[in-house]
Amino acid sequence: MALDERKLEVLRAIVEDYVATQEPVGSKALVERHNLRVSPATVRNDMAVLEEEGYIRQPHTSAGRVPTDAGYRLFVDKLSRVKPLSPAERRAIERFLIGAVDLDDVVHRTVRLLAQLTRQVAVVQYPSLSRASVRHFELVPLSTTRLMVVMIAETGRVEQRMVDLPGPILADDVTELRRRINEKLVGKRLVDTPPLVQALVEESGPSLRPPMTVLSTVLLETLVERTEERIALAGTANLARGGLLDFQGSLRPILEALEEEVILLKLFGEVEPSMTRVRIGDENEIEDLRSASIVATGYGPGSIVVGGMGVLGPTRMDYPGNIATVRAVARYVGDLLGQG
Amino acid sequence: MALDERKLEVLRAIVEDYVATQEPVGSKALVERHNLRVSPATVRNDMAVLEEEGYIRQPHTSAGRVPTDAGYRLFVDKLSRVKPLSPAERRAIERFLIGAVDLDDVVHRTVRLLAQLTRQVAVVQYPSLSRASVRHFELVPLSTTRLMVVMIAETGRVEQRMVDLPGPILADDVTELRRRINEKLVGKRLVDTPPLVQALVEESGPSLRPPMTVLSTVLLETLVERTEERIALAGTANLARGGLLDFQGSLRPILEALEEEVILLKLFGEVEPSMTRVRIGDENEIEDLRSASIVATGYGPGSIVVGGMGVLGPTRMDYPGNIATVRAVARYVGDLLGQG
DNA sequence: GACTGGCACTCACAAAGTGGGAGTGCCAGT
DNA sequence: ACTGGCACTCCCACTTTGTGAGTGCCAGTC
Repeated sequence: MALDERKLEVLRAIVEDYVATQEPVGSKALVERHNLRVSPATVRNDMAVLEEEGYIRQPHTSAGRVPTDAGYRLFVDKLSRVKPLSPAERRAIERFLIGAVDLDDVVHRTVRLLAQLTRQVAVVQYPSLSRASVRHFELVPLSTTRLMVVMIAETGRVEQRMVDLPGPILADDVTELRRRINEKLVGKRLVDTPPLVQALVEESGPSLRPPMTVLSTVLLETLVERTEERIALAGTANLARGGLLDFQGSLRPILEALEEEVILLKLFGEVEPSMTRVRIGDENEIEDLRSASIVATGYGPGSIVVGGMGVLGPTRMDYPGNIATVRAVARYVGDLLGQG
Repeated sequence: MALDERKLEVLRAIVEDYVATQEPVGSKALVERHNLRVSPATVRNDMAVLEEEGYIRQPHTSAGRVPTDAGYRLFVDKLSRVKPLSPAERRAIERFLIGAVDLDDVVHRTVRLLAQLTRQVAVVQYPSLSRASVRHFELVPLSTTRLMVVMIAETGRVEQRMVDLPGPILADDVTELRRRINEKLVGKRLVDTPPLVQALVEESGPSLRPPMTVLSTVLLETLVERTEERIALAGTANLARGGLLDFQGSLRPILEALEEEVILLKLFGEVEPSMTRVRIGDENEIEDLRSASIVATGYGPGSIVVGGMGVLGPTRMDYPGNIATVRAVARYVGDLLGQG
């Protein structure tokens, strides 16, 4: 059964009204608020069809209709009109991010900004090392057998690790190691470095070999494989808005899920370049988040994606608005990283 | 009016029962569960006195009694018996913290551990730089006019900042700067360094003076004054336990307060050495936390305090248990930092 | 004087009953 | 294909009622 133009219009109206009022919407109210040019009775027939197709449902026999997850999905895919940000919002974004002093600060501000603008829970993944490129490596001798390795990424992120060497090392050798490593790795994306690191070991003369071997292990293990992914979170208080109607009464499972970084990384970290992904209710693999929806997108300088960000809220959320906001913020932060 | 021995005993019983059951406790149930050797009627008289004194109250006429904030306070100060940790708990602490690989990891694990053991919201302040001492300073030349300053604290925390120099600098001069800074500052507590930094500038010869001046500004501003304090949080889901009875229905204000790092720092950062501080309900200065209690303590290697940690929960919480747990964990983490 | 048993009283809470109203489905008419 | 009308459903808010836990007080006992 093909849904004709007007039925889709009805669905859109239902979603919009329900999102706004949080109450089941009936045929009469619908024709009043939107100027569908038909009578309530006609709308009722349309609703019956929409219900049959699974896009809306009645909470109980004699109540208005509420969108199902499938209904929201159709709405998001086909029906929602883009909601451009208000100038005030644009200004808010600029003002909020412009004073950031370092990477931590950028992420922090971003996540708070998102939470504030969307009135949902916001999540921002720290720029992932593995997809960023290397600006500089530094070796700091702490003692004759101990080095600190510091890596500065293009995004401004800094990582450091201690390394215990197999034997004492001369200052000149440290200098040489530093030179070689930088020569080989600077400018490369971290994810591309493993073969290069391997090569570094092979190209080393006998005197540098042992320390370089140890170093390579550390580089591979801690900087590439154990790409420690961090996440920033804000706006959890927004979950408690809207009474307890959303999330069927208990915030517990949601809060629990939000504490699992692994889960968040899965949700917000798996983003394709420049795609905004919307997961609605049931579509979520995580059991605890079946009553929530997620809007996520990637961000990074230019077309490179170095991390994900997005918001999480009740399935009954303002999808067009949130999508627009998340995109705009992501884009702005991406540009910021490009300059930094 | 002095409260005699038995009245205090009654108060203790009320607190313990109420914490356990979350229901107003009546005179009859009280004599049954605790072996007070008197009749319900007597207990009722005692209760009347306790109520007059403001230690307990009735939610409504003809209900049992519930402790007031003042009641909890008296209980904590005078009546609670220390609850030693179970061997299982001790083992849990060790097992949980023993695998930590770096400082971030320690803090992370600690906060989760606390949340798990107490079933409350846990907060851990990252070891504060200002109270920790310096292990090493490193200057990394990024270009002829740009340095990266890296500071490694005794606690393992690492901080870095970029510095733009007034003019080009020679490699040898960088080495000399590094030597001087380390000579002067290593081993000192960061909070004690400002005069030393000042001295460094004054002792510099003409060639080193300009870069040293810039460096000193950065050291003072970013490493000492702007002691960026960080906080880790876990267990927010525990707020949603216990229905909505705690926190008078709305988690919103609590969640909001928990997002304000400034507030958390105030609550958990202001700790006197080796004192465990308990704030109960009303005693809280923060309006939004009037329905919550906080158990906080300082931690650090030996008798030095480098940060605070603790838990936050409903006023109706297991004070003796939480106090014991927080203390034990703080102590364990302190020892860990001492070795690190 | 301290404690106890007894008794009348209070009042939240749960269960059951009631009416109103929003909303529906369907059908006959245009 | 759409509309007006009508009977029907059933949630929800409201009131009523009964029950029981808990209290305060008082007179009596050790």
